Amino acid sequence: MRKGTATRQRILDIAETAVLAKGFGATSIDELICEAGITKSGFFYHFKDKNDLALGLLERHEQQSEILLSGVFGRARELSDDPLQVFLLGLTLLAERLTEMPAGHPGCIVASLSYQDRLFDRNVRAAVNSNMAGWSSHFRAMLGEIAQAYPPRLPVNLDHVARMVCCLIDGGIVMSKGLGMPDVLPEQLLMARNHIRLLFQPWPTRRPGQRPVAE
Amino acid sequence: MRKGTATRQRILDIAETAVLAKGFGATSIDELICEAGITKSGFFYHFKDKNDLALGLLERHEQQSEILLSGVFGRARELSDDPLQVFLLGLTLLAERLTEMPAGHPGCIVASLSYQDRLFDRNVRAAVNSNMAGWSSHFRAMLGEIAQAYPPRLPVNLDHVARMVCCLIDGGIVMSKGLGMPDVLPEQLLMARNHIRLLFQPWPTRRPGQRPVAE
DNA sequence: CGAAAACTGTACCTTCAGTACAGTCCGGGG
DNA sequence: CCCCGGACTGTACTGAAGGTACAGTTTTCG
Repeated sequence: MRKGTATRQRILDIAETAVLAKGFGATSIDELICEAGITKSGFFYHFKDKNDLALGLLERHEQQSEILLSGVFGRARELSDDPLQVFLLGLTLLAERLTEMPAGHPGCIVASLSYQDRLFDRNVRAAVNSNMAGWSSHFRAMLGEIAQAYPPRLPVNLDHVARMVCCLIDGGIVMSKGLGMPDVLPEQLLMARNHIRLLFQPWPTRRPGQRPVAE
Repeated sequence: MRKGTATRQRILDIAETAVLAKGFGATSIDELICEAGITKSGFFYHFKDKNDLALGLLERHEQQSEILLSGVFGRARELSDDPLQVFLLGLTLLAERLTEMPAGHPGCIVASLSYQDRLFDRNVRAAVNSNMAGWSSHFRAMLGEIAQAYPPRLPVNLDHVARMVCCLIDGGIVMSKGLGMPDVLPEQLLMARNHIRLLFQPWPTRRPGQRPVAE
């Protein structure tokens, strides 16, 4: 019982590393069992097929990202009481955390699976969906608080804004990979931060003659 | 000579449809040659391997997206002289055009390839890179014009803003697929539009006694 | 007409996911 | 102490997919 879950975790660890390094499709089961020191039968004892492995990774990722998000935003809440400041701070902290993680932050797992053939498997699709929905509802909740205190400058649907933050993260991951520029992800997190500022933060009252901020 | 390129085009047509419907990995060469009515040898006469097919799709896509972008922004330029209005209008038109295209607008091809194993092939990577760079430099050029006329409200790097629009498109594609909500893409295009408005558009001058939007 | 381009046909190789199923090892409860 | 079930191993195999090699055939165009 104990030993079984330990092996399963080891397979997931190895798979995660490999998937982040090379993508899901390029990660072969043979390779994983070789590194884990088990046999093919052993692998299929734990996972009924490769989709099941993807599911395992996705579940793990969901937990990890929950920890990550509540970590940064929890810390932000310690540092400020103002919901807007908390969100802005949280995004900055998140950008930092995502930069620290070498080539592969957890979000990559979802991104790596989210546009693949595997998505046609119902369960994988559901798991990806649940991951994305988790992130955006996390943001959505905070945006609700902010909008209470600071009426948005434009009439917006907060669900769309929440998804926007997610899109910038996913898009940032895709573009970081595609352009070979790892900095794009944190950069886009800060763009999300900018958007929130522009949307909610009141302008400092300008003294007459003072120009708005230019580049 | 003529016939050769015609066959090549037919293979690309079939491949494009299949890839948009099922993803690149799930599209088999056998399937393509069957539908094209050619043999395997015939296929490999035109494409040295599957990466080469991806390259072909990417090249085509680059042309198509060039046409799409200059189409919508050209039309927008006909409708307004103001660079900001042109951009806002262009984004709206783009959102409409992308909604029209059923499940598979051209961007999907890049998205479908951009986070796959194939990306580890140098040429494919270069092509994906060039596609993304094309889109963002297109946006970047227009943002330059806008910033001339309207000083941005926050100090921003216009390259980052250009990439932000791209990220919202890519992220929108990924989330549309992942959440099974096709509307997310156009929705996020409009969020990009919002961002540009917030960043550049001057607020309507307030009459005395009128409150600023903030609480 | 002739040469190159555009294929066809056949045979074969490798990798990979997945199946089937019998046998083994091992720790804990009765 | 033994047996039961969870956690595997071993062996053998299948089918799909990407790809190679290469000789032969048809088509097209200058």
